[in-house]
Amino acid sequence: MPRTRSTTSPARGSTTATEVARAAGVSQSAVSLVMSGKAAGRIAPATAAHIQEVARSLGYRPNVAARTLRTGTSGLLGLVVLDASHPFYGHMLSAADDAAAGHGLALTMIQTRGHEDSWEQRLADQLSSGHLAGAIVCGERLSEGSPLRDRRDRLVFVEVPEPGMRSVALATAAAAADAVALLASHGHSEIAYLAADYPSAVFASRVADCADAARQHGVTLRTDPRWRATFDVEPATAAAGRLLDDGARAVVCDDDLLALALHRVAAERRVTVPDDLEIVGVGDLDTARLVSPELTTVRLPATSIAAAAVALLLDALAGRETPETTTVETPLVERRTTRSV
Amino acid sequence: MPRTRSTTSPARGSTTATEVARAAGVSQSAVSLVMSGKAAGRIAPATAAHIQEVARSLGYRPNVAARTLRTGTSGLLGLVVLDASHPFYGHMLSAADDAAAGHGLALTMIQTRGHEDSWEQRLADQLSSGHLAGAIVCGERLSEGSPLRDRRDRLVFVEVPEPGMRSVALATAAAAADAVALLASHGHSEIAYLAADYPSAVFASRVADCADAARQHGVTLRTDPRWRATFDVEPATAAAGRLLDDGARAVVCDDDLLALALHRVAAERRVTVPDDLEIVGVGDLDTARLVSPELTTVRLPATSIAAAAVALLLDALAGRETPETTTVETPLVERRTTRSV
DNA sequence: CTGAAAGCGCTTACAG
DNA sequence: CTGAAAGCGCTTACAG
Repeated sequence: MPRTRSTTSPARGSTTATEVARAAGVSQSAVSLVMSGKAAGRIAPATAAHIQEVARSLGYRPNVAARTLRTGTSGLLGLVVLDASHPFYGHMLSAADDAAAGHGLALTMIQTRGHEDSWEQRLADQLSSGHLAGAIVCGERLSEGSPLRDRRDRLVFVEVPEPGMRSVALATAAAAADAVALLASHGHSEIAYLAADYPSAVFASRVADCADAARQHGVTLRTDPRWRATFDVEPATAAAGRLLDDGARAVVCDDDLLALALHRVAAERRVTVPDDLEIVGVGDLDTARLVSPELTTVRLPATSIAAAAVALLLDALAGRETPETTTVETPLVERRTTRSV
Repeated sequence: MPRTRSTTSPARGSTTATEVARAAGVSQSAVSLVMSGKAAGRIAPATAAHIQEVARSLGYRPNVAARTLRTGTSGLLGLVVLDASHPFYGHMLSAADDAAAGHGLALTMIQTRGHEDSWEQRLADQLSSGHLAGAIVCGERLSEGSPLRDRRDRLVFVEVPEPGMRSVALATAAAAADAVALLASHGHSEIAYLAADYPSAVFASRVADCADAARQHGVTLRTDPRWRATFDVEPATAAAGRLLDDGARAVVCDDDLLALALHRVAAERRVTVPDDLEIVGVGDLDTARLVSPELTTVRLPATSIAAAAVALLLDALAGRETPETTTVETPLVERRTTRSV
C-alpha cells in the first residue's frame, strides 16, 4: 500500500526521482546519477538506459530547487540594465540570454531606472539568498559602501570598469576622440553635448571622454543642464529643440535615441543635416540606419559585449583566473549626419 | 566547540536561519516565522524585534531554494517573446518585470526566435522542474500535442488568445479594419501587405485580420512571398524595395520596424509619403515619432498589456477564478504617413 | 508564546 | 555496480 502523502507537505504535481526509481526498480540515487550524467562507470549501461526510458515516459524533470539547495549554486544569472525597453539593453538581454542558455543557465534582469537607490541592495539580496549565482552590471558603478563590494567573485561590470572587479570595458574614449576630431576637422570650434538625464555612470564617463578629446583638439565642449533629457520622446525632442535654439551646429549625443530626437527636430525646422548641423550618436541601433540621412554613430556591438561578459562571469563563478578586463572595440561609424570630405 | 561542517556539504557562504537563531538565543522556527512575516500573535513583539535586529546585523537572507523546495512554488515567472531585442518585447519585458517585482517575483525570458521547435518543450521543462511558477506567452500558439496543453493553470497567452487558456487579447482586428477603411477611403483599391518573416501566430493573425477587413471594404489585399522579411535592417529594406518596385501605393506592415524600413526606402527613392505612398505600421514604437513624416500606426500599449498579463497569471497561480480573456484596446494612431482629409 | 521535528527532492560520499 | 543514508535550509503543523 502506497504511503499516504504527509499533510504537512504542499500539493505538488511533478514526478520525483523516487517515483522514477520505484517504477524502474532501482534506487533513487541511481536515478539521480543517471539524470545528472554521472552514471559513467557507476551504473551498468543497461540499467542506465532503462532508467532513462522510465524517466522519459513519466516526464520526469529533476527539481531545480532541490538541486540548488543541495549543490549551493543556482542556475540563474542576473543582468542589471538601465531599462530593458531601450533597444541596446534589449539586445544585451537577448544576446546574454542566448549565451547563458548555451551553458544551461537562465537569465533574469534588474532594472535600475526608477530604482537608483535600491538596485544594489536588491542585487546583493538576490546574491545572498542564492537566487542568483552571479550578475552582470551594465553602465553602473558601485556606490560608497555598496553591499556589492565584496562580491568580486560573482560580478562582472560592463561599459564602465569597476576597479578591482572583472569588467568588459568599451573603447568609447577612442570613439569619442574620433568623433571630436572629425567635427573639429570640419571647422567647428564648439561642440555641444546632448546628455542623457540618468545618474548612470556610463553617461558621466561619456561626456568626460568627449571633454578630454575636445581639450586635446583645442575645441570647446559645451554642456548645459537644459540639454539633458531622458530617452522618452517628448523630453528628448524638447531638449533637442533647446539645443537648436541655442545655436548648436555640431552635436555629440549620449545615445542614439537622443540623436534621433535631434534629427527629428532638425527635419521639422528645416535645418539641413549635415550642412548646417552635424550629429553623432552612440549605440548604432537598427534605427540609426532607418532614418534619412542615416546617423553617424559609435557602434556598441551588443552581441560581442554580452558574450564577453557572460564568459567572464562563468570564469569567475568557476573560480578560474582571468585577466581582469576585456576590452571591446566600439568604432565610430561615419554615415550621413556628419559631412564627408 | 562549533560543529565541524560536514564534508558532504558544499561550501556556502551565506548566513542561515540556524545561525541567526543561535545568535539571537531563539529557535530556528522563530526566526523563520519572523522573517516570513507570520510572527503576528505567534512570537512576542519584543522577541520578534530582537530577531529582526540580529538578522539584519548578520545580513541574513532566507535561502530561496530552500523556501521553494519546501513551499513547492518558485518566485520566478517566465516571459516568452519572439526576441528581446525588439523594442516592443523589450517594453513588455520591462513592464512585466516592474509588475512582477511589485509582487516580490522575478522575471526570466524565453526567446522563440531561432528556437521555433524547442521553446515549448523548454518552457514545459522549466515548469515541470519547478524553476518557473508560471509563464506569459507572447505572440505564439501551442502546437499540436504541445507539452504545454495541460498547463492551463500556469500559463497566460498574449496577443493571440489560445482556446481554453487565459489570454490577454488585443483588439487589433478593429485597428486593422480602421486602417483598411482609411486607405480605402483614400481611393486605394489595392493594399499591399509587408509581412514579418517569422512563424509566430501573431503575424498570421494580423494578415488575416487585414484580409477580412479588405473583403468587407471591397478592396484587394495583396500579399507576396517576396514582401516578407525579418526585422533586421537589410532584409527589411530589401523587401520594402521589392514592394515599391511592384508598384504598391498603400501598405500595411506587420510591424513598425518593417514600416520604418519602407519609410526609409521611400525617402531614398524620393517617393513622397503620404501623397504617393501611404504606410501603416503596428506597434507605435518610440521611433514611430522620430521619423519625418511621423508614422501612422496601431498602438500596442506594452505597459497595460504586461500589467494585464501579470495580473491574470497571478490569479491563475492563486487558483482564483477569472474571466478567461482580457481585451486591451489598440487604437490606430493617424499621423503623417497616411493622408489627412 | 516557543521549540522540536518532519519533510520538501535532490547530490554525494560511503559501505558493500 | 548498487543502495542506504545524510544533509542542504527552509516552512509548518504539532505539542507544550
